[in-house]
Amino acid sequence: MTRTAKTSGDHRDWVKKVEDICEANALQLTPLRRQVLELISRAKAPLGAYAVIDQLSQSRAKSVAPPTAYRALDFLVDHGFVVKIASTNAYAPCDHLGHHHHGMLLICNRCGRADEIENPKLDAVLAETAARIGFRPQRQVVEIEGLCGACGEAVAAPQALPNG
Amino acid sequence: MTRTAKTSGDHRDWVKKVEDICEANALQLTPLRRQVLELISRAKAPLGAYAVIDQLSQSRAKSVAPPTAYRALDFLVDHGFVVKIASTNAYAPCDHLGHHHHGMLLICNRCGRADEIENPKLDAVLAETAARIGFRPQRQVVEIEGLCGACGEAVAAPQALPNG
DNA sequence: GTCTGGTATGTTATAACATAACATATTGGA
DNA sequence: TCCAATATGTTATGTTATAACATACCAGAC
Ligand SMILES: [Zn+2]
Ligand SMILES: [Zn+2]
Ligand SMILES: [Zn+2]
Ligand SMILES: [Zn+2]
Repeated sequence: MTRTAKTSGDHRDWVKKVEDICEANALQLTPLRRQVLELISRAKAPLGAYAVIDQLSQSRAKSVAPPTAYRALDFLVDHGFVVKIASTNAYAPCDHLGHHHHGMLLICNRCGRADEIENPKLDAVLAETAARIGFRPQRQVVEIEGLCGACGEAVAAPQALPNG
Repeated sequence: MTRTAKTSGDHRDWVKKVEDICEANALQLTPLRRQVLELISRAKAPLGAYAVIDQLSQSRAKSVAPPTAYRALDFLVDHGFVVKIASTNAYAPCDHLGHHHHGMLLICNRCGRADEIENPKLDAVLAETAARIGFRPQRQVVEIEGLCGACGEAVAAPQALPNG
């Protein structure tokens, strides 16, 4: 299991790994792209594009236009460092760098966190189903919305909330 | 296998089935909702909300505001007659009326058609994976983009296109 | 050195998708 | 008839994303 929200150490490791992959493949991880990467990595939950824009604007004390953020996000998504969640139009760090595909996303409706899990069986079932009707898959989106473990317990045991 | 674009006969059968379900469950399939249902059913490919709005506006010779269409779409989606495709923000008829869930969607990037296929194995794999980390699923989105059979062949055999 | 072509970013404007809030109409039962 | 619920109309705005063009930057050719 992997988490979208990383500890400080995980965060640094993850960014470092992206840097290494970029270096190895001659990809330009520019300051802007790196800053967006960091924002997404540090966030507790997937970030919307306009949250990224707001944070960039704050950090520059000057408003940044949408294309600036979208282009950086596109770069990160195109190279598999970040995954765009179609259900929520938000961006999360990919927890399986270098695999050149994405696993299934489990998205909590209560706290917003997203976990990415790989499951070879899932890929096999999808491939088999597509093959059945002669369909050639290019990109897959598998997203499950629901309650994460912690939120599931919290909802089942509401007495845990303070009275006042 | 089922198709999003239906023949005239399929189309009528499908609308009739929705009517029957509404009658059996005391759901109000009003003229507006029925019109939107028909638009989606007749379309060759999933329709965006604004395509629906445009067609409603044309048919009334008067511009229809977004909430009118969105409310009808919400009704149809809430009751499982229509599925909203998260990847493309488009609406397609559900090919498995009455099942109270949706199967996986195979969306062609070339011609736009979408096929919905049910696969119990897929549901089992998703449930198992979620259970592994204590996640409680509420809604699932499984969408595969790629090339449908016909488009796959067309791309592989471009000489089929006329010369001039 | 400077020219040039490619890549990245900045800037302006607008397109595309979706909902909040409130008004009106319709319907079916008390 | 009156009421309450449901559905639709209307106005305004919020949210997400891209088109089109200008500028900056950098590496290699000449
Ligand atoms: Zn991933
Ligand atoms: Zn949660
Ligand atoms: Zn369905
Ligand atoms: Zn096709």
